[in-house]
Amino acid sequence: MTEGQGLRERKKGRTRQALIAAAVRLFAEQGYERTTVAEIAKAADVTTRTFFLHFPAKEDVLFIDAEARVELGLRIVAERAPGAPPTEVLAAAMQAMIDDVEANDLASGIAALRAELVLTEPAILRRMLQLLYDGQARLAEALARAYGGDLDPIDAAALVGSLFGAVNAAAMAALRAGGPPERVRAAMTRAAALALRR
Amino acid sequence: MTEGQGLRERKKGRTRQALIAAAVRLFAEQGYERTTVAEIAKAADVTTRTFFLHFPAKEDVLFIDAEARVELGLRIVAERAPGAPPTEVLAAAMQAMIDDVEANDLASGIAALRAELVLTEPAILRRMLQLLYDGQARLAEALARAYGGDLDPIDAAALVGSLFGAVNAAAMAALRAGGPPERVRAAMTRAAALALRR
DNA sequence: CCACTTAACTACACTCGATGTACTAATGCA
DNA sequence: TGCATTAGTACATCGAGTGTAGTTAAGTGG
Repeated sequence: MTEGQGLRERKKGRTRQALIAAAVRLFAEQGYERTTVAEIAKAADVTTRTFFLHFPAKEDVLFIDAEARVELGLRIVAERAPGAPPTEVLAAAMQAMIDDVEANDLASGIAALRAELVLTEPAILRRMLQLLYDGQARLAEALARAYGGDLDPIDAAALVGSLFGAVNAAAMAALRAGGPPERVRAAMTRAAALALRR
Repeated sequence: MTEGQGLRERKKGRTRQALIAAAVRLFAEQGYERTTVAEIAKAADVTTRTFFLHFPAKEDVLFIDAEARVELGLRIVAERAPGAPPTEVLAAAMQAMIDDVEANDLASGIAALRAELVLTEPAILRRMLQLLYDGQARLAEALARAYGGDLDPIDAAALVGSLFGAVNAAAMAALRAGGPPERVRAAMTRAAALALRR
């Protein structure tokens, strides 16, 4: 995780981790809205400006893994297509992304906090929805490109949108219902199967 | 549209319309980001504070019809369920909402502007995604309630999420492709059919 | 016609997220 | 050793959004 690289990189990484840790702690302690970026920066012993050199917005401290997860999905699409039908490729990509949540996210304390905040803080929900949309758009484009003329780009978008929409809605409903993480995960897998007809 | 009501109501409505007109004009003329709420208010001859008495946020001037469209969907669910299977009810609700865009939205100049800004302004996209999510969550809950024990709430969420996800993704892809409004509408209808298996 | 209430709007102050810019200092590199 | 690069700082500024108290006019009951 902490690759060597140069000293500069490592220092930057430490600052980043300090910001994340401070943000997570403060969000948990006093709530998201009641925590200012200035506070987070101060707790991490940097200036407010530095926070925004690391994260485009306040909410993004909680979504540090989003990009990697999208790339995981893209990789699977690139690997499998076009040997298998699009729905199967998508099913595999989605399952990998769902499993990735468990593998990486639960280790950090971020997942639980984010699960809570996504239900209570509109700003967090909005950012999640936007990241999901961006990710699904990229995935749809990759899929359409992989299948060339055999898959209309708009149909690809509809297919991926349907899958993401189902999985996200099921996850949110399960979260709202308050079950344990496995229950949420099960709901996501079930929703994926439902969206891709199984 | 302009019901009589009292004079007070009518005045309030006029202020609202003035704000919308000013906002649409300014967004079109100089872009969304480059237009401040203060400018909009000034053009409508009210104070900035008044703007926020009418709209919760800057983006919401462009989504004045969202609530009515959700209620249209809810009404159709309430009327049809549970005589027909959920997917049919949903198909009817979605088709009604799609048609409603054409009926109401295109008349005002807002639809075209919003279609443009949703592609170029992240803030507008975020708000649209949030409104879609809120709407679909309400629809899913209504559906689950309508079918009682015959439809698991999480499955209902997945079903509605799948439909909304497909239709939205297709609409966005069609918009990005740049076709005329009918093309976008056709893409939405096709995506709905695809998500609900036809 | 006259009190009394209600509510839209104003005036003003303020918080906070986010960005631009010029500068400092330390790291990387030849 | 000298130069380029870059993380971080200091400072200024903008704009969205909110709290609050006050003003004015519309609604209401006698």
